[in-house]
Amino acid sequence: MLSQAEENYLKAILKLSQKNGKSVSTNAIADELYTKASSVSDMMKKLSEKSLIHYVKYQGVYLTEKGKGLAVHIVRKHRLWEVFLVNHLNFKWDEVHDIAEQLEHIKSLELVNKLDAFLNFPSFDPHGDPIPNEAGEFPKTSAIPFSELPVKSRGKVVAVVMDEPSFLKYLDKLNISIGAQVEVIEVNEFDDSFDVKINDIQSHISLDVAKNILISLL
Amino acid sequence: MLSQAEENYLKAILKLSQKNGKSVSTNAIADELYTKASSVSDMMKKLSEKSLIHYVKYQGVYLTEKGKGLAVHIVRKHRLWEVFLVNHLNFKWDEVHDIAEQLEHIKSLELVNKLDAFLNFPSFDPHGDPIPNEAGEFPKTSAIPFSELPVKSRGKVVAVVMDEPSFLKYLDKLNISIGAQVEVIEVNEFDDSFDVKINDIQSHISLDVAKNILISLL
DNA sequence: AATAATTTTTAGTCACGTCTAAATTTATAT
DNA sequence: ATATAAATTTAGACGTGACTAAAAATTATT
Ligand SMILES: [Mn+2]
Ligand SMILES: [Mn+2]
Ligand SMILES: [Mn+2]
Ligand SMILES: [Mn+2]
Repeated sequence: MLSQAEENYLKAILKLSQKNGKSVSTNAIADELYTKASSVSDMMKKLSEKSLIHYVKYQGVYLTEKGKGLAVHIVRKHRLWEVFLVNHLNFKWDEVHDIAEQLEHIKSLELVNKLDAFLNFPSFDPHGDPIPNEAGEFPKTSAIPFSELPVKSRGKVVAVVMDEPSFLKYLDKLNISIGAQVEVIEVNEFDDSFDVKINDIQSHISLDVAKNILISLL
Repeated sequence: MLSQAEENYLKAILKLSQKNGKSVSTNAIADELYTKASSVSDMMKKLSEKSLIHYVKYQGVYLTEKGKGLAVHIVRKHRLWEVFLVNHLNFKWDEVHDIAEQLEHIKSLELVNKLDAFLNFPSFDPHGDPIPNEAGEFPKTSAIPFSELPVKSRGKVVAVVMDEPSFLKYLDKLNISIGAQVEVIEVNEFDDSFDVKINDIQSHISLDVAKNILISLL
């Protein structure tokens, strides 16, 4: 049985290897978990000992099949709980991450699957992140950053990349939520900002914001 | 912020002081938590240091107001989650305790109160145990053990004393659930067993079982 | 290729929560 | 009142997961 610390390391390694390449560096993990490289080194030995990661000193790590399966399961729990909190307990999408960080460590396969059924087997969480099914398979998604939407093209918001509350609250202020229709009117080369339409209402967003919104083309 | 271990100790002390007298002994706590007396002694120092218990060496402990408030809050969470698991996720009443033991440690006041609202502010959990409200007040209850129900009197099951799955499953087999109508037909002095009616159907239970069922007189 | 900078690992320490064994205190029995 | 038994605490150890400082390996620069 894994400790919460071990689970958090596995999740961090999965996240980093999905974002970047296969092999994940010690420092990257330390940054992700707000800990120190030396602590990571210690933990890598333990996880390697348990056959959850492949670890060669100084060469970074990557998940074994077993480790990946466990990491995906934790992500599944995290996202299912987020759906519950938003859809049934009336939390806002910027309030659920920290609570889900705790709930994801609750150990009971029955609980996860009953929760999944209660929620009607959702494919995406409140931030548009894909939820793996019981077999660990992620729903197919094809989305591009808002910042790459061609001028005059229209799209639909399907996910956000960051889940920092401050960013999500800013999106609320801009009336940008999952499902919103968006269109690029003009790109301002001067500051790389965009004149856009959000649900047909004229607005303006920075490149930084646009990069963190994922859309599908309409 | 309390650790899970500290919370479990507080809960154990509350439980024991509710059942028996004020002051709780080191060994009683050790038994309750399946740990050793020496571990309890160590923890008593820490909890005392944090002003959560009154502790005089060799004299047992009892909760301070602060400690009691925290302990009651954990009980509140435990029982609310049990209601959720049974009423919304279709768990049986014998399956929820261990999961609630984990969920009770999730830290978020907002979560507890939103869950409470979602569940319609229940007063009792699936085992008939009273659920304290946000202010920490328990609903009033007056129940007696089934074993003390006079012959020919009728009562309604309101709670069970034990929550061991084996006991609860046995009650299922006997068709005894919260709300069931019960009546004592005859007491068998020979083995202290009871001839009873459960929802008007004749049955037979031992003293041991009868002592662990709480009823209110009709 | 040699040196410098960066990354990673190791060595040593610490707090937490547990344990066993030994010492101490309190309770019980004679 | 004294001896014995039971309960409790202390002493010393261990595993986990973190840290700092120092050493070692890798990568980048000249
Ligand atoms: Mn999240
Ligand atoms: Mn999410
Ligand atoms: Mn319970
Ligand atoms: Mn209960």
